[in-house]
Amino acid sequence: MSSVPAFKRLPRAVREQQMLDAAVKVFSRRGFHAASMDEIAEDAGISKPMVYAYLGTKEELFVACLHREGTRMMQAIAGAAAPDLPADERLWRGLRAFFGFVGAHRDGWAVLYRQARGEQPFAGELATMRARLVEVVAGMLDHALREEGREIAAVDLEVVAYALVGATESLADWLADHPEADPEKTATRMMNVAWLGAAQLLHGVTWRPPAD
Amino acid sequence: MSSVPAFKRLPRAVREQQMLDAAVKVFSRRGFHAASMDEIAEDAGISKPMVYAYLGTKEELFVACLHREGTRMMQAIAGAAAPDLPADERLWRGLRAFFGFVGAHRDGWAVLYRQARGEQPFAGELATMRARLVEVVAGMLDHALREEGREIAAVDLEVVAYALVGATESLADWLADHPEADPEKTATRMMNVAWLGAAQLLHGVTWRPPAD
DNA sequence: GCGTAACCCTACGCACGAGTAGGTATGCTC
DNA sequence: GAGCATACCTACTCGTGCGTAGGGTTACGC
Repeated sequence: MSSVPAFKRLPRAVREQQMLDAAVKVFSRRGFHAASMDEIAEDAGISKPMVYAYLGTKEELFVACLHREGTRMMQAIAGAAAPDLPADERLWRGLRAFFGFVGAHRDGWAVLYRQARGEQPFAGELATMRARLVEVVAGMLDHALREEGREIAAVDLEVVAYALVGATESLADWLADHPEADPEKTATRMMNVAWLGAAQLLHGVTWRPPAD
Repeated sequence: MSSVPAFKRLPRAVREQQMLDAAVKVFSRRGFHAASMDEIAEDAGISKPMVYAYLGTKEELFVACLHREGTRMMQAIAGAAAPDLPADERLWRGLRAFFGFVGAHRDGWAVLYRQARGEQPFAGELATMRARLVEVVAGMLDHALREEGREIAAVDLEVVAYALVGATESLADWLADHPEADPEKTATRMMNVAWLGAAQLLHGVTWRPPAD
């Protein structure tokens, strides 16, 4: 048979990306367990053994997705928030980059934050990345505080950073479910909540529980 | 055989609660798919067919867990945050009740917010509950705003409420992973971030993106 | 004391999906 | 154009775990 082959032969690097694209898409919709390797292979336009040959087992494939989307996201943020800018400017650019990423890679983000969170083998991986983010935010706050000549306990700093990251993720979720929403505008809204709250803390204003 | 029966016979209502306890525990550790009905049955000290007889299929069992933990949580919050209190007091009491619940029912909360989030059939159920919470918070903010004689767009209100809820959930996660941490103290920290930021908004202070 | 309903079990059928065996075609090098 | 590596396939095996068939035992009403 010298007729036209039904499917083109493509170099490994290209196929791997197609497979990862398909995997991210399917994992994001179905979750790790409910996703089937057959569906991923079909979506990638390839047969199942190729997936195993290139990316390994289902677990390894999921980790590969996590890594690709994770580093993409971190790079987008790191590239935008240069360390020599003032704190509010850094925060703003970081947020804008983050929401831009989520808007453009909705399923990538869904895999990271909706699927990997609960499934035991991957939760750790994700937690590490999250911890890096929290650390960065905490560092920014700390830096800003020192410039004001103030200081707060490391635990408090970490917790505030956690809250900020959580709020941001939550808005990202909102963004993912509202396709018509504008990432830029969402970033501005987040900045309002975060920076105004943080600015108060920076100036030493605190809230205290009532005596009752 | 009239010897002592190996296992006691118990009324249905009791066994159902034991099963739900076991199910919540196992689902929270393993996730929906990785959890097996055999393990749940064993953990409940009963055989598998009983689980099917009382609570139905695996999916129905999970929904039952979701409902029980969800209503428990909502009741805890609603019971604490009486609607006739001033806004900051309501927020404070609501937060305290919430973190108290999470501290006392760590795996219940894990099932709700870590497991149900990604899995397709349940995400909707969870989203509804979350939306109710967001609505309550948004209502509180709106009420406080009107008392100041101000008003902001409904979308902005919803988004701010989303961010607050997200930040709170994130701290709850932190609490769940730090067993030595004090729920009350965590609530205070959250209140600091939330209320200070919100107070700024209430007084009409906003942050605007730089021109660049 | 005897039926009947509620409680509880052991032991299976069966489908679904991860991972593989074994083979074919195409292009590249020398 | 022979040799070899790479890209690719169809068609299986086999474990795991959901859900059930079929039957036993204790309490409770009458």
